[in-house]
Amino acid sequence: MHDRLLAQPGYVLRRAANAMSAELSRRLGVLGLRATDASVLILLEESPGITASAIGRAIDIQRANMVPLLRRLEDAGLIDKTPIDGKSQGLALTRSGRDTLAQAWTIIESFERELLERIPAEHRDHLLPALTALWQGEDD
Amino acid sequence: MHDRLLAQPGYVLRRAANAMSAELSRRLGVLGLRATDASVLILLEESPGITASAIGRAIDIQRANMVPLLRRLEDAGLIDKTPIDGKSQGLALTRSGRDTLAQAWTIIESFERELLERIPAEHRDHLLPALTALWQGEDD
DNA sequence: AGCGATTGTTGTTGTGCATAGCAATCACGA
DNA sequence: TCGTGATTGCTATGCACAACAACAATCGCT
Repeated sequence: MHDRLLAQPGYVLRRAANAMSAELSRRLGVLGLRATDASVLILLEESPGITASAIGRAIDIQRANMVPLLRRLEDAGLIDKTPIDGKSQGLALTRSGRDTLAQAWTIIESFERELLERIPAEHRDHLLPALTALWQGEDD
Repeated sequence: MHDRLLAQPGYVLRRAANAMSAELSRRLGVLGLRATDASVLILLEESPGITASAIGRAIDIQRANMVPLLRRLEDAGLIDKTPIDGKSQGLALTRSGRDTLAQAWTIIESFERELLERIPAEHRDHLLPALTALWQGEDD
């Protein structure tokens, strides 16, 4: 019906990413998490005590946009802030945050597994390297 | 730094798609077009006289969201509407619309070419089939 | 001590997409 | 022929995500 579009990797990339994001959001929704929330929690697990700005730098979220995100996580009792000095504050998972993240990991892992299973075996292992090259190869 | 995230195809898919979308939008911006506009114009070239609802159905844009999109295209003189019956209207490219689309194609094709060039040769041909399987294999 | 950079924050804007509701119209079976 | 259900175009509204500008407080370095 719209063959020209379906032949464009860029178009299909956008569509696939939208579909996957929507599905992941739906699944994480049962934990009260958004996809971005989960990314932040994951980062926080890897680097406890990291600062808000540093998280933003790591996963390319503007400093300003971290504020409402972190406030939600803090209000939900998943993270807490500890002053490092007069202006920086270290972030870390609370116990409840660790529990929620563990549940999130279960969801994410089965999601990723199903995602890969949908891809024919001969293409499967090429997806991650191809996408990584695409994204990281950005020249701006 | 955040290895867990970078190892998730779903995460990298989202990031790659965002980066690509931003770049394409930037390039199409010089024509005053958004990425979605271009998709609609392409569809309109393939199926002149198609109706707004049918376009929405073809590329999964809600009927409601077609309205401002089409109004912009019409205000820009790229498309025109012809009543089919009392409630439906056929859409078609104007001459100016065809010209703009031709320019858009030039941009899109070089964009897609550069996109593929960024991917190592051994992975390149697997991207489109993998993404298509991912997206079309949706079970909801 | 002073100055540039950094941090957290507020506020605003734009884009993409979803949903609900509505009036007009169409299509098809009774 | 009628009328009921589906379709069409449209308004309005909301949510998620992200960009930008501006700001006060603080830090780090010379």
